[in-house]
Amino acid sequence: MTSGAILDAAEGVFAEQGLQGARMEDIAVRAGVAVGTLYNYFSDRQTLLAALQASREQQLFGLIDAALAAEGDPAFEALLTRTLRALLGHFDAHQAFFGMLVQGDSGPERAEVMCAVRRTVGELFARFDRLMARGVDAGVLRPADAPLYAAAVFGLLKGVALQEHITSAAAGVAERAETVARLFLDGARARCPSVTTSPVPTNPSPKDTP
Amino acid sequence: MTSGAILDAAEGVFAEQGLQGARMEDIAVRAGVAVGTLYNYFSDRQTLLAALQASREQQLFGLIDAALAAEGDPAFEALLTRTLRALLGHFDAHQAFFGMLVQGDSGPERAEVMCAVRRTVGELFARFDRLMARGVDAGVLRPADAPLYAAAVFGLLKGVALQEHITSAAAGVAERAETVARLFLDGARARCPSVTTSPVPTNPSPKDTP
Amino acid sequence: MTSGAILDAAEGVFAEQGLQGARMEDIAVRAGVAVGTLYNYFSDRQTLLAALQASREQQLFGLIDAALAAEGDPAFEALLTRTLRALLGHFDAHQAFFGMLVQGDSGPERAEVMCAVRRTVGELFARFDRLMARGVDAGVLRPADAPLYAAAVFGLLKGVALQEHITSAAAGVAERAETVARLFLDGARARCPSVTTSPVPTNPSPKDTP
Amino acid sequence: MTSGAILDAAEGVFAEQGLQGARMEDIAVRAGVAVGTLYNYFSDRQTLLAALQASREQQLFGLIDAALAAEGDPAFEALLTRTLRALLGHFDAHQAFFGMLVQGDSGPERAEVMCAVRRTVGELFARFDRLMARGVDAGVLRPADAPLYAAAVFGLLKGVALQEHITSAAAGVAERAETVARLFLDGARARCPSVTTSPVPTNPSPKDTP
DNA sequence: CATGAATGAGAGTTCATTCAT
DNA sequence: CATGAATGAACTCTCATTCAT
Repeated sequence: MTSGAILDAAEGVFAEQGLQGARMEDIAVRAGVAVGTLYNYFSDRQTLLAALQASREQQLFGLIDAALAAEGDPAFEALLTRTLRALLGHFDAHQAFFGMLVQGDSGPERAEVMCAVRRTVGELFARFDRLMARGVDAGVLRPADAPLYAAAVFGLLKGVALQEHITSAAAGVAERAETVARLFLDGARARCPSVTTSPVPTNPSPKDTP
Repeated sequence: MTSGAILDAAEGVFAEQGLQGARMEDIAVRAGVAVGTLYNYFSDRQTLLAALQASREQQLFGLIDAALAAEGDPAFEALLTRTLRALLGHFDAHQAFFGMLVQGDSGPERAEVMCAVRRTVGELFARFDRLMARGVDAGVLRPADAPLYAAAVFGLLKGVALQEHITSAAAGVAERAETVARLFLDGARARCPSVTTSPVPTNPSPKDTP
Repeated sequence: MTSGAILDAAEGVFAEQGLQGARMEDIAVRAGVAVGTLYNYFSDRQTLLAALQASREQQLFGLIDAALAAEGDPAFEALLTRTLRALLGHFDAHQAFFGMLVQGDSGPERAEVMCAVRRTVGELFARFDRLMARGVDAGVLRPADAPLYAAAVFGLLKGVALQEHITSAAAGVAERAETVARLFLDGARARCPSVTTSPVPTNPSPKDTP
Repeated sequence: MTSGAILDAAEGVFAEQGLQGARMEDIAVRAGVAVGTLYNYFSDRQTLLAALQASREQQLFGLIDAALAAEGDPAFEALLTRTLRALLGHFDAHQAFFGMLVQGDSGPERAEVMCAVRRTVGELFARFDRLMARGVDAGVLRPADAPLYAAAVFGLLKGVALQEHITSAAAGVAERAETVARLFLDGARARCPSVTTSPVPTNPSPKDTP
């Protein structure tokens, strides 16, 4: 559908030119339509941006919620990894959307969109908070820093993405999900060799039960 | 000096209006000079932005390198925390600059600035990589994920900042540095009670005390 | 018929939005058809406007000529009043058309329409001139200002309409016709009581009754 | 001054192209400045139009009030003629402004300007009403139609202007003022030869006092 | 060097017109 | 013939940049 093609094109152009630098004509060209056609579907630039945000938000939460809906009550680590995979997959496909989620600059006219973005990030964090609470309940996570876990995972995702952006080396979604989960769960500190950090361990700290 | 006042004003306006939304006149007004005066010091918008980036980069590396220049060879954890404090302090004072470091959007004309930014992030990562290498050499960090540590710390910083942005709760520089260091080093996983994660522990490897 | 519905709709929209502000889509909506249908009946905006002008002109002259076609050779005053009634009735029903007749602005593309409008006003004036000539011949009107009479009556009509527009008070067609005829014939100057200005006086020249 | 040049240019272009058809660029070209300069003086098209209206209104009322401020208590006819001369002089110099006063079309965005115009016409009529009241008090005008006199004079002015527009024959201001005053005072009806309609007669109807 | 009015290329938006269905 | 999505030229308004004072 034309409307979808416009959103896709807008996402690409917003990602490349920035939220403020994207030109309506560029979006039209990439969508393969005339400028006027944009305005047949979205009353103005603001509305287009808002629609893009709403569309991607819906997709994202669909994926996240599907990943979180546990079938057979898996271990926390498996749940976390699966959710990270969903997030990273969406991330790769919709960089412009994630650009919005992270960008701190507002600008005068972006007020509405930024408001929606704020809400989206809030909901995303809420989902991660619930996931982390399950980890704490299961005894897998320390309760102390629980309020920071969502932000930490999100930051690690961003960090890994930035790393790849700098080194221009792209890893697969699964591999990045593993990496982020490992760093998040076990940190970087060296420990006794028996501490395994296998992807989906059945018993988190086997050394505790000799 | 006028030139410095202009850079300060530019930083503020860039932070508020975004890299692309900032208007030269707004910068002039905030700097308390006329528009024309801007062009007496910086030949155009590009140059002003580049100068801002160069200035802040110099300040940042000054702080970072001072924090890294160990007097009396402190423990890795102390070094890390001190460096994070330097980074966070600069972060708080110069949000616009960090906005550049993180923003993924380039825009057609921002090419030069983004190139410089890429280089800056690269150098920052290189310094962190060296720091992490020292941690690995000291046996404090696992060698396995070493290439990711710099990105992980940077991401955690961003995550904590985002968290505060969302919850509108501001913590002090020292506290955030502690938090990031703790999450980075030990992760979120629950362990045997003997595993202490105090800020600057004397015995970082709990396996030594069976 | 569709064509007539379009003209009616166009008249309404032109009256409300102005000759230049009326949008083709608004006309289509009011006519209850699609935009494309407009172009099945009128090749473009110009042609539609010209057709509207031609249609209303034809109607107007039909009414005027009927009013002027005296049955039984009535007195001049009666003829004048009857003609004014016809003009005012058409005026009320077709404000947009009269808007064209009075508007001084042309615009680049309105050239053709304005040319036609000029011709219409000319023909209207010609009819009024002939009417006035009959009044002069009958000894009812002074011959001196004869060339101005048509314009004077037309101006008085416009003035009365403007008055009602300002005071938002609408009078009936017959009443306005009386008023205009009275002002036109006798002016505003006070005179001896014997000077009657009854609508259709039997003896128009008071000098005959000393 | 630039601002005045812009208003003059705007007046001309609005007069030629119509209130809605005038293009900002045309105004700029006629004023001999760049488009951007228009916006240095008037924040947008609306504001420019409103400023034009306010400026011309002020000029007009200055002239009218000066004409009405009688020195030595002249006869009503002289006062009327003098006021008409002022109005016609301003009319000739500022056709666009009078176009606004008469145009009935509103359009969506012209609301503010039309509101101001309505007020202007109201004030103009109020001044004429006061003048006519003096005429009635002096016994020169019949009291019966007094509420219509202002509109009648205004209409006659418009009619004479239209007449000249149609016949492309331009008369001087003084001559037109005489004509309008004569038509307004005495109408078109023929009377006894002794009824003089000289411009400023001392005794309106000399035949009544034999 | 400071100033700020002037500039004009460029961006967002509108709307008369077309044409495949 | 009716339809209405698509088109793109044209218009309003912005803002980086210049230069006479």
